[in-house]
Amino acid sequence: MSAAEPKPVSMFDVAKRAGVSHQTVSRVINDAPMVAAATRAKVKAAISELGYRPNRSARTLAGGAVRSVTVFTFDTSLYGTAETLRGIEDAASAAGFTVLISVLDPEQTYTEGEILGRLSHDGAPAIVIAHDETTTQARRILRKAQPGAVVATGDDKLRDEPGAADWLVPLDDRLVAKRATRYLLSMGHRTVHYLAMPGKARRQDGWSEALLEAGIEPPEVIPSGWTIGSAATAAADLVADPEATAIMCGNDDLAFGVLHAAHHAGRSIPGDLSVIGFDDCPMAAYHIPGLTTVDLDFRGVGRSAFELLRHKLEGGPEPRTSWRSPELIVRETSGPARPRS
Amino acid sequence: MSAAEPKPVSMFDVAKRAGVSHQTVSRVINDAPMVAAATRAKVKAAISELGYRPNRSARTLAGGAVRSVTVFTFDTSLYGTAETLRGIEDAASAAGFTVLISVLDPEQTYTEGEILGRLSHDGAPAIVIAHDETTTQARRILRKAQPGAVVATGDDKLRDEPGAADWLVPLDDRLVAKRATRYLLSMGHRTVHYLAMPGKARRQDGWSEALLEAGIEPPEVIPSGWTIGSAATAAADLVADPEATAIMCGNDDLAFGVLHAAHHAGRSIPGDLSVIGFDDCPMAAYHIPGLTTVDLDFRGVGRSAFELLRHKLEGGPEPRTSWRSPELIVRETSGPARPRS
DNA sequence: TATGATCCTGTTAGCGCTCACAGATTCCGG
DNA sequence: CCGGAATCTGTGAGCGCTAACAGGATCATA
Repeated sequence: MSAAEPKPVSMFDVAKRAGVSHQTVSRVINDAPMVAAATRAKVKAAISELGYRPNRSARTLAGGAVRSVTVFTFDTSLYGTAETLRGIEDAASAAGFTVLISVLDPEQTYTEGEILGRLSHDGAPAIVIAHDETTTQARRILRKAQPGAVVATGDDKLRDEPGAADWLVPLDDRLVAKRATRYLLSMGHRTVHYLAMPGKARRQDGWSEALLEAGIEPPEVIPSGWTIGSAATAAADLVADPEATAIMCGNDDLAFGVLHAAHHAGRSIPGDLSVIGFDDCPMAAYHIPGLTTVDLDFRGVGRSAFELLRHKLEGGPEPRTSWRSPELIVRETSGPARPRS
Repeated sequence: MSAAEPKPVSMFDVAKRAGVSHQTVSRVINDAPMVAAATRAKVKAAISELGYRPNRSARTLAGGAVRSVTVFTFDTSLYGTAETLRGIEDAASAAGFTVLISVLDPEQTYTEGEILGRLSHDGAPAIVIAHDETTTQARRILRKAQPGAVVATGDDKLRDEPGAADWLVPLDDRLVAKRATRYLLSMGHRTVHYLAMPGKARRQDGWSEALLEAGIEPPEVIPSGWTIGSAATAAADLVADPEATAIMCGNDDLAFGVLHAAHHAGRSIPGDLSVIGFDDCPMAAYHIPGLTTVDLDFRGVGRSAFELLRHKLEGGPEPRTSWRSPELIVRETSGPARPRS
């Protein structure tokens, strides 16, 4: 049915065609100096005539500069991780890097061998998007095994580890969580509840700090899963309680779940209840009512993570951090507390 | 500052330790037959004592069975593509495959070399998630270059190409689009408008067929971008028109945009206007009002695409298609047309 | 013209693995 | 007790590339 696959053209084919040695071809495709302009042109011509494309496996095997990153994450379809991945991909492909992805199951515990075995080879560069236990652990394993080739992003508490600045691109949302909580307090709410995603996020710290500073004992955190549905379930009791007038949620999806639950409990937004999310996903602005939330530049963080990794790999000037800092965006799900009767 | 990187352990180290030849080690890690049980045990012990992990680059270079897939897509953060990618990843990592991803910019046109150059090597297996022009073209290039190692998924019209069954995992939504349109018609709507994503989707065919069969000339399609915002803008005029009572949207995000626009135009849902989406993303059920939409099993399609690819690569029994067929889920954004005054 | 420095190019080895094959050992029926 | 299969194991070559070095030109300087 199908013709025999034609043997792919190698560096030697190009070399023969251009009348040079294979090493010269190598120099040309790696933009090495010490090649005469005329030779370079000849080789380039041969390359395009033959449609030659270098073999990445051979390149890595031969120990050339590494041109791939493995991204570890626990879910590619959540807004935050998807955007971060996107940012990494943007920066990586612009730099000619290949992106591999490795999804870790949050339900599972991985051994060191299982994590390292997911790399294309020992010492291969990696970026960990760490938002939960499993990915955080993966980060620990990877950093221990090959500190020079791993960076991480995310919102786990372990950023307090010594030297974290060397390898962490943090989404500094603690401060803005604090600001958001203060904002709610300033609207007359007597306290602010927090609906948390699995894992410990710094934003939770910001929330409790703000309350404490206002002399308020933080109420018990409401634990939720990652899905809208789990948030709706988790918040069911809370939204039914007329005493609760302000809820901050770990991310926008959870906020949507809470809003849904509140709607079914017959509470009006923001009259009876103020709700705040995190992420500013595209839906937030188009939800009715518009969701008050925190703009988080995941894509920028992803890009920066890649730049930092590249810096560790290739040296060069320290890349400057370049993502928007988190900011509270007030829309229509938050407002003044109803005066107490 | 850092100690010298220890040289990674190779197959030869394991061989020496186990007192066998490197080839025997190779047999063990590849689960080849013709190895005595005792030898196998000895080698396995050596492997775990030394923490040996095979080098993927070396394996592919040496021409062993391929253990990686490159996924081409145009956006990793859209619900449909993210879920498909997730499905591919699930199946791939279960089968011990590495997933590489390559994001194509929809604004850009790629040459054959640019597409093929993104593969790890000539002939490397690939899956294309083709929902737009750019990815569809990438699919054409890849299929031409290496028909034995490329499958595609998605909703482009080119599924009508001869022999498509061999390499396409289709999301058969034409029929359900037709059913959805008929459903709206049966609710008394005089016609149904269609808000389209970029690229030509089969669901649009289903829509026009249903109208034609009912003796209705399909109204002009409203073109939209991929974002919620673009849909809101695109639909602004339409929702303001009291004659328009039913709109079908290319996906849920677009539907949310339309709903937002309708809200601002002061039209009540579903009293004045019925809106239907596609995808049944998690938000659809929690939107207020609940979005009538079509359940599309992207994850299942992704899994199947991988299985089909693997079948092409390794032979074996034809994998059976195993994803939920699309189904209309009626929620609260659709209902009977208001009786004409 | 000798003498080095500077530029360019080729040769060789080897990355870690799999393939194809060749040898060694065991087991069986005749 | 032998021939031949069946089972196991080792040897050699080579995948396509890069690193390290060894040359051969060419040029300015003495």
